[in-house]
Amino acid sequence: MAVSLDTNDQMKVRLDKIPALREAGENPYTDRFERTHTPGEARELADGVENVRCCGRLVSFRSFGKLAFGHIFDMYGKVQFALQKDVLGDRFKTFEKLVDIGDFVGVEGSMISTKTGEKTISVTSWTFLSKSLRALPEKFHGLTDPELRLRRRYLDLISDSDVMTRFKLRTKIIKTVRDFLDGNGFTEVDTPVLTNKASGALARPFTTHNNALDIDVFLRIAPETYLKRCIAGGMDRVYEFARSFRNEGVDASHLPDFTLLEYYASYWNYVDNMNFIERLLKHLISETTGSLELSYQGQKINFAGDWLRITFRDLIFRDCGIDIDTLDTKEALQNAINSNGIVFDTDVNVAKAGRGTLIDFLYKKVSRPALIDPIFVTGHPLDLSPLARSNDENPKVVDRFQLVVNGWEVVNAYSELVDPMDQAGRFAQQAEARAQGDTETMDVDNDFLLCMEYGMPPISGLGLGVDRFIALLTDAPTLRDVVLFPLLRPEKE
RNA sequence: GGGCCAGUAACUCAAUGGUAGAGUAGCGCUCUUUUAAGGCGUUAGUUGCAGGUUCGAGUCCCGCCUGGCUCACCA
Repeated sequence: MAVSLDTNDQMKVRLDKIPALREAGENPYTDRFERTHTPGEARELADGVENVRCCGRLVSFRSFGKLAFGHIFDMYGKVQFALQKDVLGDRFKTFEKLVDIGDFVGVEGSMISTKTGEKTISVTSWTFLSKSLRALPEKFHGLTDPELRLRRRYLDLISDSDVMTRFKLRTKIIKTVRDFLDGNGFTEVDTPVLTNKASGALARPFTTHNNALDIDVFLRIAPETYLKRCIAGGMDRVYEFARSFRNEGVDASHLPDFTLLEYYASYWNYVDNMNFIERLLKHLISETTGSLELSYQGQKINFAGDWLRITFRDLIFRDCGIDIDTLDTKEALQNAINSNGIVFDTDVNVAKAGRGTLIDFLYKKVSRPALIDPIFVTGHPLDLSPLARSNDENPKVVDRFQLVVNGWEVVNAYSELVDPMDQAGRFAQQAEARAQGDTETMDVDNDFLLCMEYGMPPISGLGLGVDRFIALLTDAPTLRDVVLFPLLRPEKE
């Protein structure tokens, strides 16, 4: 591919400044700069502090002939500097002529406050650090084209401080969760991304090929079965921030690769788990937002108080009067749905769906959209949960909960199935459903079954859609706003 | 995949079918307290791509590309 630099006249002007910088004794691409303060730190200093050395990207510059002001920027903030011809002599003109907005510079000087009260580095000397060949986005509006903001996220980070703030908050959220888990006896592990079976969830995987072994492999859709292997191996409590991949729709709440936090704790059941995650998330929310009440896209969400817990059956019964416990077959359920005048938008998939999937459709239609404040939905139908432990009193449901916030399932958790005979039966059931055309099924995973045959302790595990939760906490309208570089079609050459 | 909308200078945006413009950025001059600095002057375009209608297309029609919103499927 040809490398081409001369696309517009503004670039030519900047390119021409490179030899001019060399002539003026500056290296257009300097190797280092000894910094005493970041811009954010510098503006906290008292007036009169000397020998402040600060560097960053030049983001604004205003010259008055013999006096000039500019700002240098990094992720921690901006600081103003002032250049004076009386102080710098010829070097004043050199800066004015050869430094462009977007270039990296280092300045040295003492702290002053200007007439308007802004902390400013009164520059005694400056060093050119690195040349920018392209003009940054317009200073007032920044980038508004949503496509360009994603493709050139680095520009978005520079020109929109909310974007930088959001990604810094993302890092803090993940760190806060990690610290909390570490402080509660959990061990962080890494499990494979390339796998032989796409198991642990119901989703279409990406497929690729390993040449050395000459086998097709799948990108993981969830780390679940590997984390359970860790538990079988004696690791008491484990977790992973697992980048996972699903070859499905891409939209505001779905990305092809996304971050799934999963953890598993030996000797817990799903109630222990519910209690724990409520503590963890309340800690996380107040730690990162300073409150337990937040506003998402204008919608108030209240995380304070004990979160409601309701069974799947009670919830659906409450919202449409259908009692799924009394309807054992797909046909009976379908009749009840029809006689209640409930219509799904696509009949194609309904035709192929088993009873479990049909219940899921019903729940998503009549109940889920109205669940705004955090609520634990428990006791899902067995046919929807091939990896969850069935309930001791009611074998038609499983010991499972989902945490729903703003209509989003942000958390999914079970008392895990550890009975290998039961698991073998569930796999068989899934295989049968698949044979009948239900695409929402799970692969039979005999290697995982083998592990279970060796024995597992009681376990409760949990999965949390990290990107979605971050979107909630940072009031981001889409998941793409909380992922630095979401997948896009390549730009045409 | 379906429906709706958008793509004009490096960036932000204009232009009843009739000479493609402005602001920012850039370049030149001016200016010692600005912070969207000011003043005077000035450069900058294959109007996403490719066809068609027309004396004439940024504008109308057809196809394609890219993106956004939305519906369906999915966390």
